[in-house]
Amino acid sequence: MSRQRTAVRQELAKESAFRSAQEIYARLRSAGNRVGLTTVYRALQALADGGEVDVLRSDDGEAAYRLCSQSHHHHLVCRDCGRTVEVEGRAVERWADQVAGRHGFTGVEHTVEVFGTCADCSA
Amino acid sequence: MSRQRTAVRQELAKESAFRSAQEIYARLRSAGNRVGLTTVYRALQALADGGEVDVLRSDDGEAAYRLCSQSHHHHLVCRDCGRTVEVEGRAVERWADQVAGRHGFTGVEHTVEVFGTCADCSA
DNA sequence: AGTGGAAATGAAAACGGTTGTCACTTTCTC
DNA sequence: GAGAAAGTGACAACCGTTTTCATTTCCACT
Repeated sequence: MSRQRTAVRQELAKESAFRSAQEIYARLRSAGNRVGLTTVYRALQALADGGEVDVLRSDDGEAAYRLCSQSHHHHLVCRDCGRTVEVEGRAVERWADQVAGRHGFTGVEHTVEVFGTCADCSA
Repeated sequence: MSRQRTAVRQELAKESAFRSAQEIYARLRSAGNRVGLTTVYRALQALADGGEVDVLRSDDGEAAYRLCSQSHHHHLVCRDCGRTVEVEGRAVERWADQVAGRHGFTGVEHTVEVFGTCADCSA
């Protein structure tokens, strides 16, 4: 684990919202951390491949990254402020398995994202 | 409503899956329809603004468009051959609303995609 | 410490989907 | 029909992301 990747991971750990690669790059730079944009992308990719971060696409096409815990879960994302809540969904897991099985599918995976406006933002 | 926009809408109506702007453009062109890529984008934008089509972002950053379907459903996608089955999920709808409500979120939407290997491909 | 090979880095260029520009054409409205 | 408003499309610009490739760092083994 190189200095740069450690820095990226630490930056992600500072806040639990989804953040863009560009934003993380800017923060690291303005904090005096010498790191290249390419490296930030690669670090995020590596972390995502290793299952340490979740990735999702915002409406404008930017990718957003967020450290996540090991256990399987889904996200409830505020569409205004980006705040996210990790939620479990045994009901969804069961439903996905059933539906897939009924159609003869095996090796089932699924992605579920729930969007809404959080209490603070709707106030 | 111009000839081009009508063509875009008709093309969307041919299939109920999410399709990219580029793909729709290619189909229209290869069908002999003289239309510009810019116009396809604008037509899709206009349809989306008018609430006639749904937009979502795929993992690679492309935007995907689909005529607003009469009935809300999700997709079961084979990861080998790409075959998709449209499935309903009342259980998921209920779960999403519950989870969001429990955390004070309003205006709830959600995306659910299930991936697996279909019977043909696993044989 | 020294060495060699694998992995990581980063500046710059390439890439690709999308959007802006602007001169031109089509379509409404009276 | 005439004038206004909206739409069109070739092309260039935009911007987030990925690739390239020469250089640097890390690490295992002597």
